Amino acid sequence: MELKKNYNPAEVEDKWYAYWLKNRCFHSEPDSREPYTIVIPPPNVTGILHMGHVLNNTLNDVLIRKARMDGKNACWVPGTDHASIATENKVVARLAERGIKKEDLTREEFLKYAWEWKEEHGGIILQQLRKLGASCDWDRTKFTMEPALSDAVTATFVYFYKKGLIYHGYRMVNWDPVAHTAISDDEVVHRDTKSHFYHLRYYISDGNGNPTKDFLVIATTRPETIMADAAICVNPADERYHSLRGKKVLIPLINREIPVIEDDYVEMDFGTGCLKVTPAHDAHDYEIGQRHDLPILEILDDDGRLNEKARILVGQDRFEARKNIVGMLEEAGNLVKIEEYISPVGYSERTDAVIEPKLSKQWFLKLEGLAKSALEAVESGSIKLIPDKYRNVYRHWMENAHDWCISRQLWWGQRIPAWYLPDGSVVVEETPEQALKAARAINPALTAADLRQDEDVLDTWFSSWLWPISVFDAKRPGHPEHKPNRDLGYYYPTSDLVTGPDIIFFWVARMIMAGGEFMNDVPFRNVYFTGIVRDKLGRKMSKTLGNSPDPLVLIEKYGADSVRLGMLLCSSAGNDILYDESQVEQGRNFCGKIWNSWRLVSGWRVDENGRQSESSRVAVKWFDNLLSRTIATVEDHYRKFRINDALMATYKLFWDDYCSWYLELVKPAWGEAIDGYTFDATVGFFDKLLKLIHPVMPFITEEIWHAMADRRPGETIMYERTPVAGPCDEAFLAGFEQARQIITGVRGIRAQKQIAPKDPLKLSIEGEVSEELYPIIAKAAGISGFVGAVDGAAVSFIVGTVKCSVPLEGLVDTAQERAKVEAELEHQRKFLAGVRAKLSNEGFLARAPEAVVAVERKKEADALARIEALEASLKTL
RNA sequence: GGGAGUUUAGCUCAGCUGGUUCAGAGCACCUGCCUUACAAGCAGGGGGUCACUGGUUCGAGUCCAGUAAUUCCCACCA
Repeated sequence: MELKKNYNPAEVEDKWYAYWLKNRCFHSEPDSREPYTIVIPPPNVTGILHMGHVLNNTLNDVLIRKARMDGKNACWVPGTDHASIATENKVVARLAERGIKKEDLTREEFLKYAWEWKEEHGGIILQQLRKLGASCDWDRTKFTMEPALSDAVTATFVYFYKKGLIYHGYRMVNWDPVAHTAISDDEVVHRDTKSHFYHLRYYISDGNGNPTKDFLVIATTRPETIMADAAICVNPADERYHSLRGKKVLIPLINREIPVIEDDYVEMDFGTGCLKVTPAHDAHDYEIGQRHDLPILEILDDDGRLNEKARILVGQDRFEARKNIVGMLEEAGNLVKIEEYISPVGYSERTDAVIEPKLSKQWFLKLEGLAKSALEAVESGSIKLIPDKYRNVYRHWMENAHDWCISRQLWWGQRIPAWYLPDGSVVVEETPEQALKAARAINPALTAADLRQDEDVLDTWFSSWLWPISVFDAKRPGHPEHKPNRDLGYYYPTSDLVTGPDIIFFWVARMIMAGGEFMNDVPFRNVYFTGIVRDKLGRKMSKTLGNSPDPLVLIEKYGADSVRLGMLLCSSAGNDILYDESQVEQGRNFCGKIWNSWRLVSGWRVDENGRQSESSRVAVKWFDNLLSRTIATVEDHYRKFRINDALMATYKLFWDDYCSWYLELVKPAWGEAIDGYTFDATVGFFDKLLKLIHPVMPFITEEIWHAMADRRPGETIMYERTPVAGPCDEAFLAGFEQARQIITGVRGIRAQKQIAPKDPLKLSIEGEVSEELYPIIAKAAGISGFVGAVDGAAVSFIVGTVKCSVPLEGLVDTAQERAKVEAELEHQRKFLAGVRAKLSNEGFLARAPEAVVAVERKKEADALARIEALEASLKTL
């Protein structure tokens, strides 16, 4: 089949994706083959494709396609995450557009809207992945909130509760006043924020609630919380304040009496050395309060507004109140001064609201034991992290894992399976029926109406940590007695996980914990951490900066293959990748190169009985060897997850070696035919090259592969086998490199026209060239005929009509040459001495592995040979 | 404040156990070519004191220490 003049990805890509789907090429069932399994890092169900997804899923797809071509049973499970906070925010925002407030809806009504939204948008990102060429087994698509997976989450909660690892307790949590929920520490981002440091005067009380003339000064950034103060705290070693021991002071404006206490926490030289203690609204203050048994007074409500307990400024937002109270304090004479101050402030990762420390009752999961075994899985090497540097990060976190706050004050998510009895006690069961049964065991008179289920839902990660298990068998988590089904038994543990390092704790670590707990095995063997996609200037891709290109627009413009290649070109594991559109252009150019090279080859007239020229014979021999060597190299790169190196090796093999050298060498002269033997070899090489490239560029390779021959219906390059490296004659390849150098040299000189037609051509080359390669040199360098062989000093040949001579060692000046050789000889002798010293070191011999010693011996032998050669050449000079 | 990483050509990065194909790749750049597959191309070319200082060694991008710059993670002093 003949190809059109230009490659048009738009025409090709949809066609082949539909073809693959139709022929169920992505589908996988357990069978006798070795499985290769990947579960997708589930994107947010309402999300849209961004460059991070492109990077991640391209890598996943390359790995899965490679495994498939290696003959493994490749299974890539796709799916989406319900992403409770993010999705709920979007739903709330969308309702707001329609003038509907979440507060005005019942839980059921809200969830109905949310599910509608999910149905409407939930499939978008998965559709977009198809555009990218992702070869997921779509029949297995899962959603973290579908009934079976939600049941798994519920069962898990019950399991850990009954095991005593989940508890309900008061804690200072990070409250997001916009999303109206507690969030975990990990979801808080701290940013240095400009604020003010207010120095306030608290008068000492006379004991009856009246101010004396004496006062102390505290420094605070949050004057609006003074009404919730429970004490003033100083360092016990601070002599300045010893006189205040046992005294009480009055809170400005409201004149409430609070004690002066002492605690080591206070630093004497920070601020004024006096700290106002506000247990309800600051995590540290809470701890001090616990130590000193201070009362807790909450003056902020869930919106971040002041409530009645504040007594003043009631109903005002915390920031508004802050502004207002300053004036009031000044008027009352309590304000000493205001300093500019930059302090780190916590913001919600999702809503960007300033986090309010808030005391509330939440559910927690104890992580200590889980973390210990999960750490062991990585330390022991059962799971490999790539790159290795993340082991340190991982260890550090695991050793300091604190309890995981798993409840969220949201509606979108798995509702916590805890039911409260009228007497305040709680039962935790998987279903309302079981809960009622359990409740009746406590009080037989209870009915279903007496039970009140906890209003909160579980953290999203509490469902995604089960993902590698629940996508195969959702009955297993929380039910150790349940025998894994066929899928779980076959596909678990999965092979590789590709994800960003930003969710190493949120997700990766917790999957390892869940795997250990429920499967007694790791969830995956290797974790490949990608970098974060940044723009050319190193900035994070973000909507506000507008520096994030829409991948679909790029695919439209350049084709998915080009986008994939462009993404991979600059992505080594763990390094941030600086994306630039020129890389995608490079991908497009490569597509063009592949396309045109097949147009060339397929256009040749073949003479089956033609005699193979000597240059063609050698060219075929050369490329065959080179192909073998490169295949081995590529395999090695894949094994080490060096995807971009594998790609680059293939890219160069195709472009530089196959197109620029091989095809030029075997290309028949104008009007002539190519001999059948060379043609078959050329097509065979092309076929192997396509297969090597297919994991990275699935569409164009499929298109050309089909153009190469009549394929059976349903046949696909996807299921062809990865080319296997044959034997490789390194010496021959090295010789060919020499020939290439000569050719390049000749071309360079001809191009630059630095030689007068009759002058001998001079250039420096090294080593000898075997006679076999003369025809290659003759053809590629445009030499009409060889005159002489290598005569020890020079290669002679004719360029056009000019006789040329190429000296083998430098040019001119034997004295200079002599000095060079002598210096080299000196160096070699030193080197030899060094190697011999090592070889005579008994400690080295005892400790070093056999292979290392062998390398040293080889070095010794090589050095000896070199010395000999140098001495010989010294004599001839 | 604690920890981890990075620093090699204009840009992005390889460089695995120290050695002689170790100073590399891709892109960009310069020169010449519309040569009958491809100008999104072909051919040729220039370019780096391997951050700095010291140490170990016969020998150091490579190992060690210090300095500087920079990135990320953890913590968060009110």
